[in-house]
Amino acid sequence: MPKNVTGAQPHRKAFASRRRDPATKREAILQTAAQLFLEKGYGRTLMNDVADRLNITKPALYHYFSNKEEILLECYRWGTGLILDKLSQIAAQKGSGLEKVEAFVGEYANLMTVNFGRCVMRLDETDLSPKARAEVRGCKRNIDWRLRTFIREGIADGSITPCDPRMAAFSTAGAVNWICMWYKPEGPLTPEQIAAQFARMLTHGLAARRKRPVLQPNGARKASQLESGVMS
Amino acid sequence: MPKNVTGAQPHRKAFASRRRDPATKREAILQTAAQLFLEKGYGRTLMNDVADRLNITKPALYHYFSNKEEILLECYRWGTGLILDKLSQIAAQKGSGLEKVEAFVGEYANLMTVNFGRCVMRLDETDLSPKARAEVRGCKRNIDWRLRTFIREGIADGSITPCDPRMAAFSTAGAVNWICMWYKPEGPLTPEQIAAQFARMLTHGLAARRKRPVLQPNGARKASQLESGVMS
DNA sequence: TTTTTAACTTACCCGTGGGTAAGATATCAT
DNA sequence: ATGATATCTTACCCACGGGTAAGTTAAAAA
Repeated sequence: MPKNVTGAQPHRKAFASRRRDPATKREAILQTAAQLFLEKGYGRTLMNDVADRLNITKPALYHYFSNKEEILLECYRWGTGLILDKLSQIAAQKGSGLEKVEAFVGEYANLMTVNFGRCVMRLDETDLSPKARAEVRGCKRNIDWRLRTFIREGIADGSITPCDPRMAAFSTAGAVNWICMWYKPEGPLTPEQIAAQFARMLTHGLAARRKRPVLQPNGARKASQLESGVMS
Repeated sequence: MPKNVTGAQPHRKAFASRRRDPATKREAILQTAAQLFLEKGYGRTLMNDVADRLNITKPALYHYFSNKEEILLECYRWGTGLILDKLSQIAAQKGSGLEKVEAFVGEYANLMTVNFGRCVMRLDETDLSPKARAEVRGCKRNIDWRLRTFIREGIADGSITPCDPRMAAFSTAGAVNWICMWYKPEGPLTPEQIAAQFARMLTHGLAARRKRPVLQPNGARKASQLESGVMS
C-alpha cells in the first residue's frame, strides 16, 4: 500500500498543490509522523513539527486526523498490517516448520527497515488510550500466535527440536525485534545479509559442533566497525 | 546497593518520619519513580504521581533531585550499574567463552526482574537530554563490548562456532533484552527456568539434530497458558 | 461562469504539569 | 533548652502544546 516506502525525503510535495487527494495526503502525514516519532519519540514530537516538515500548518492536520493519538494508532495499524501480511504469505507456502521460522526471521529484518514496522516495536504503548492499546496488543498477540504455530509445526514435523514453543517464540522474536533498535540503513550489512546470519544463528545456535568448527563465516562478511552497539 | 529490591509495596515508610536519612529517601524516590515509569511511561508519569505514592508533596521531591530528568537518569545509571557489575563478575571467572555467554544469558533474566534493570531497556532514551543520553549510550556500548568480548573469546577457544561477533551479540542481546517486555513475576516460569531455556536455545539453536530429536524438553516445563504474547 | 465544497490559514483558547517562592516544623548538634 | 538546619508544605507561576473557531482561497461540480 505505501506509495513512498523510502521515507527518505519529506513528503512535502504531497501538499504542494491543493488538489483533492486525501489518501495520498493522509499517507504523507503518517509517514512523516512515523519518522518523527522514531527520531524524537511520540511525546516530544509536536503537531507543529509534523506540519512544519510538510510545509503546512497545524490545523491542516486536523483535516485528516481527529487528534494526535489517531495518527499514532494508524502508524501501529499500518506496521502490524505489514507484518501480518508477510506472516500470511509464509503460512500459505509449503515447507517445514523450521523453514517457516527461517522465512519469518528473514522477512523481519526487511520489515524493520520500514518506518511503520519499526514503530510497532519501538514506540511506547502507554501513549495509547486503553481502547487503542487493546487493539494493538491484539494484533501483536496474533503475530505471536502465528510464530508459535510455525514452531509447533516444526516440532511436529521433526524439523525443530522439542521445546516450549512459548519460550522459543519469545527468544526468536526478541532477537529479530531488537533489530529495529540498532539497524541503520547506512550500516555495513544489507537486510538480506543480516537476515541470513540471524537465521543461521537462531536455528543452529552459537555452540561449536563436536569435532571442529565446520561452518565457515558467511561469505559476505565485512569486518568494518559500527559505532552503534547491541544496546543502542 | 538497593536496600529494597522487591519494589512490591510503595516505599511510603521511608518518608513516615522526618528523620534525616537522605540516602534511603533518595532511593525510595528512585524506586517508586522507576516503577511508575514502567507502568505508565516517563512522559505520562507526573511528579505528583511519584509524590502521591510516597505520601509526600511534589516540592519535597525537589529536595532530593533537581528535576525530573535527573530522576530518570539515575534510574538508568542504577540499572546499567547492576548489569555492568554482573558482567565484571562473569568476566573474572574461569570458563570458555560460550560458558560466559551462557552465564550472561542466565543472569539477564534475573536483572530484568528488577525495576532498574528493566528501565534500561524499556525506557525511551529520547526523553533524556543529549548529554545524559550520551552517558547512557556509553554505558550500553560498554555492555555490548563486554558481550562481544565473550563471543570473541569463545570463537578463539573453539567453544563458539566462527561467526560475526557483532551479529552474534545483537542476536543474543536481543533475545534476552526482550525478556523485559513480556516477563511478569506472576508468570509460570521462574527467572532460573527462563534462563535455562534461553541458554539452551541460544547455544544449540532451534533446529533438530540429524537423526532424531534427543534433547528432552526441560524438566520443569509447565504447559500453562500465558495471556501475554511475544510482542507484548 | 457560477456555485459549492474541500482544503487550508491566522489567531486564539486553556488545561496541564514542571518547577519555584516563601514559610512552617520537626530533628539534630551543642 | 536553644539555636541552626534539613525537611517538608501551601500556594502559586507560566511556558508549552493539543486542539478549535472563524474566515480565506483554490479546485471541482453544475
